[in-house]
Amino acid sequence: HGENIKETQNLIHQSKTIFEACMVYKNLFFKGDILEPSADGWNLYEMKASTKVKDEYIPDLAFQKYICEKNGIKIKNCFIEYINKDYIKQGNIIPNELVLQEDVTGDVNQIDDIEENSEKYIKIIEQGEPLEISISKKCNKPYECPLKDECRNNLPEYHVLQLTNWRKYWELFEDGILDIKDIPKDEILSSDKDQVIKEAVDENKIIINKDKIRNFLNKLQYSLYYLDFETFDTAIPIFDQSRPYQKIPFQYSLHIQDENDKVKHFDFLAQREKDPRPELLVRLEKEIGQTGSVIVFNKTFEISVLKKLAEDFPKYESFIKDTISRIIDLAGLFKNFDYYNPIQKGRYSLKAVLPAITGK
DNA sequence: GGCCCGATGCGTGACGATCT
DNA sequence: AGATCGTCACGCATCGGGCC
Repeated sequence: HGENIKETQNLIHQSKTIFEACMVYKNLFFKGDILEPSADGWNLYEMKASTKVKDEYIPDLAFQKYICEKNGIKIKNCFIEYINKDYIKQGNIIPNELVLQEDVTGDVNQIDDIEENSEKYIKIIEQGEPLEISISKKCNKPYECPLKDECRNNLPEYHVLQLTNWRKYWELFEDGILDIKDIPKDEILSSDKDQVIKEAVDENKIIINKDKIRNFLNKLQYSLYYLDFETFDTAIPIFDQSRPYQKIPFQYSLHIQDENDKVKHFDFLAQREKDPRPELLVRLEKEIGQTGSVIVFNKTFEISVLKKLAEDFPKYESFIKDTISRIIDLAGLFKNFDYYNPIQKGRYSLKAVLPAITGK
């Protein structure tokens, strides 16, 4: 980054706004997002793709500020720039509405351990070996640790962290109960699901709640419509009438199974760059009919996509509402552990459920 | 990386019953 | 009558899981 560092110094002397300013102090280096001259001193901006300001962004700015000041650059204010998730694109993007700003100078100034932490972290990097750190909630916070799986490989195959009630399982874990088998029989697992998980492990068997499954099947109304959307989302909306990170459906698959178990398949795939939603809605309305259960896996996803479509294309509102009311969630049975194979290890995604049922 | 949802359990406030 | 206690419902933050 030698060239960038030199160019940064250059632009500082000219009092210009600098994008990706680079600076060095001792063995510390940063590349900041924006360094902006102001009346007396400079402002630092950190651009985030997130829709809110998070605590973990603050030390980043404090680190940048520390290096700047060691270079004799006085930092006046620090800002986080983040995305306004309520922004609706209409025509050209309006940057000032898409991007929100929060002055975090006060929070940044409260951080005074940059020097000692930097030394500490560099030592860790230089020693080349990961630290001995015990498994805890911190494995996921504020970011998931890249060594998470590696650590958990050393746990029993069926370990308590696979239970669903996290307060309980951390409690067990901290008491040294790592294996689900070692949970005492009289230990009250407040959650019925955790009872199922333990029973399945203890008795090494698949647990099937036939009544619940029968009820589920009785709810189904033919014809059955198996629906699955594919979506994409972008921080900066690309279509009018859409928001940051809004999931835009561009493809669906629809299998229709009638009373005689005859199956027909329809699908939709967007063409080219234009907004796929209007055409998708026309096709879906035609193909999904007006009666019969609509079966999805994990309905929150499909419902939220459909609800947004209704908001953005109000003329389809009643058709979408009807469709939502027909939705039945196939994941529900697995979420409730009405069918549970111990090899699912507490999970109920398609990826866990399919091998549990088909054996492959 | 992001969003959304459901489960969980804590804190709070309303309410009624009981105590002083 | 006012204080105190217990219950209950609800809001909330958090977590973890799904989806992409």
